[in-house]
Amino acid sequence: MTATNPASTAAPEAEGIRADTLAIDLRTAVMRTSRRLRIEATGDVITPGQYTVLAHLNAGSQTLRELAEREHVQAPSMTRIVNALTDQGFAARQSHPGDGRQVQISITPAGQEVLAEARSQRTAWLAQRVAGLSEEDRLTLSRAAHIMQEMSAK
Amino acid sequence: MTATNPASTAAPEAEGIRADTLAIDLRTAVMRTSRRLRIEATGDVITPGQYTVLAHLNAGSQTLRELAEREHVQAPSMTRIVNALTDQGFAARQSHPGDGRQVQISITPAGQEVLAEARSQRTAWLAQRVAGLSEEDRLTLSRAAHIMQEMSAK
DNA sequence: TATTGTTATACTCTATAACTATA
DNA sequence: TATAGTTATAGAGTATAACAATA
Repeated sequence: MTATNPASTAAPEAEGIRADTLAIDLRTAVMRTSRRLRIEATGDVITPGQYTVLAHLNAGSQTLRELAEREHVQAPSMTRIVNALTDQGFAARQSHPGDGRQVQISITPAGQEVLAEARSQRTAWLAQRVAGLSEEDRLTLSRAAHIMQEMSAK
Repeated sequence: MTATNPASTAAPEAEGIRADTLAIDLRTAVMRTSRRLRIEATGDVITPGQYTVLAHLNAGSQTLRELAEREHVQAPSMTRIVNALTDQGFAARQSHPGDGRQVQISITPAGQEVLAEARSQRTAWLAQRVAGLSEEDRLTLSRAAHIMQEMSAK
């Protein structure tokens, strides 16, 4: 094992695809692409953590604990992120009607705006790359995206 | 825009794939998958930063500056990472033969061992997911992996 | 007594600035 | 004078522990 690439370099399509070989290829490709996406997203108004929380809130208001569990962070960390969002006017706290302990967090119009901006900024680099591909490659990536979504959702 | 998913939910294969629509789908899928990969890799002996540096060193010894540039971090940060690796015996420093200022960093046998372990651990979760797919889906992912590699390399 | 959320504190990782040594 | 690398220090971001308010 001395090569740079951990696994195969050409797509082995003649025989069946072995699960562990594919896993190595896909893991490498996904990690490398996600790294580029993060790098190319510099200049965002909001941090990556704030971004994903805003994306969750865009689907509907949620309690602090729900957000913390979804993001796999502890409650104090989520308090910090939510504080940053409310300080900037991108999210708002409402007291829970039935349970006085809980707090409902919701996205504001300004938050929806900054979310849309951040999304297009983060997507710009990738869109440019994708535009240079053949229609066949785009179709492959589109199918792969949906397969990956299902795999990672479970 | 009120749905959880930022873009389409079913693969639109009938007509041509729009670059920006595909970019959103692919970005979401890649970021979500990479996040799961990181989460499922808990218990690693080495940190993510140490892991990628070891992977670079496995291709051959390099100077600290070369490593810093490849990883897109500053020199002091790379000093820290290399220190952690050498303290654990996973990498070693050698003085450059011609230039006394430079330092060559290389991977040790112990480093190669821990790298292989970390790789299989990080791959295990994904391999399990991939094993449950149809042969057609595996082929799609394999092709997509190679397309993404090329896109992110440039 | 259990749960939601906040505050206090410490740790990790990164960056910029200042420094040492070599060229 | 310029470059390679280290050390000093500060700024994000996260975690655990302790606390306040409510159920």
